[in-house]
Amino acid sequence: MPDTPHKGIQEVASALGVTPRTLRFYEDNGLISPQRVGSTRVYSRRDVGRMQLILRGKKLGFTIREIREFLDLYDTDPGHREQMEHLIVRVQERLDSLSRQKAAIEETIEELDQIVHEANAQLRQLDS
Amino acid sequence: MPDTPHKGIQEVASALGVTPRTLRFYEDNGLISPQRVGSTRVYSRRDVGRMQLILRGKKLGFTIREIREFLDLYDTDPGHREQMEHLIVRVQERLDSLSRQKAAIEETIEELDQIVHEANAQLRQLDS
DNA sequence: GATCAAATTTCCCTATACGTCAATAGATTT
DNA sequence: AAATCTATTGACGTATAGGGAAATTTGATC
Repeated sequence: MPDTPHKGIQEVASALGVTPRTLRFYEDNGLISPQRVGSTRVYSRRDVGRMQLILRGKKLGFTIREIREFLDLYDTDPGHREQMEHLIVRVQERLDSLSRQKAAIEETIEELDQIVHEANAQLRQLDS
Repeated sequence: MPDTPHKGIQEVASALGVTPRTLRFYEDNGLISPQRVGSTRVYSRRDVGRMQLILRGKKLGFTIREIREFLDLYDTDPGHREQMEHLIVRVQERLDSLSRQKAAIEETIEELDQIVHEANAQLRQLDS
């Protein structure tokens, strides 16, 4: 009858490449809520899937707070219309932010290149 | 005789666009050391110039610790040969780090674009 | 000498995503 | 039963660059 293979915190953690501490941390922050057997956490397949979504969001640079917003909407929004709209807004914001970051990095790279050239010129002058 | 116009902390701060708090903070961290008249800080032209270097370093993304390294070498290295070599190394490191960041951002942007498209597709499907 | 404004010092606070103990409880092994 | 292993909870620590506020001292002015 145990159709869905429930797992312990260690298994889930190493399967996802995180530490148990991280799973507890996300639970404290309301991102997941595995069952308990006594006080021990037991994770279902859905819990693991949810964690994968969370980790994807993290990789894309969303904060835990933002990820929780997505998940909350996902849970309370049948059809997921509102969720999708919210998602699009947030993703656009993030895209804008990243574009600005990228531009700033490009500027900085140019300046640093300049500095390297100047410093090398200095050195050659000391050599002569 | 007061050829170099010494300035108070307020003047220097607003001239540089920082707060007095920041100047005291940098002093606590050994980046500058203005004279004192009694207990009051008095900044020379050299102090202000040093601050401008510091702010440039910050703008280029160096940490306060790194900036202090540069300045320490600058102060103890007549001819500035060693300083230049150290500078080049650090600047190269920073350039590498920024290149990696840029690549990561570009990847992330692509993924997010994907997500926007998919989410929009979802919405159109809900409309039909 | 009293007062007022400016400056200094000292200490705690902020955000973020966990890491690192320490104490405790339950379950298992010897 | 004692020892060992795993898990939980709670509290505190980490890095970064200052912000904010309180208490005290100083300097200048009247």
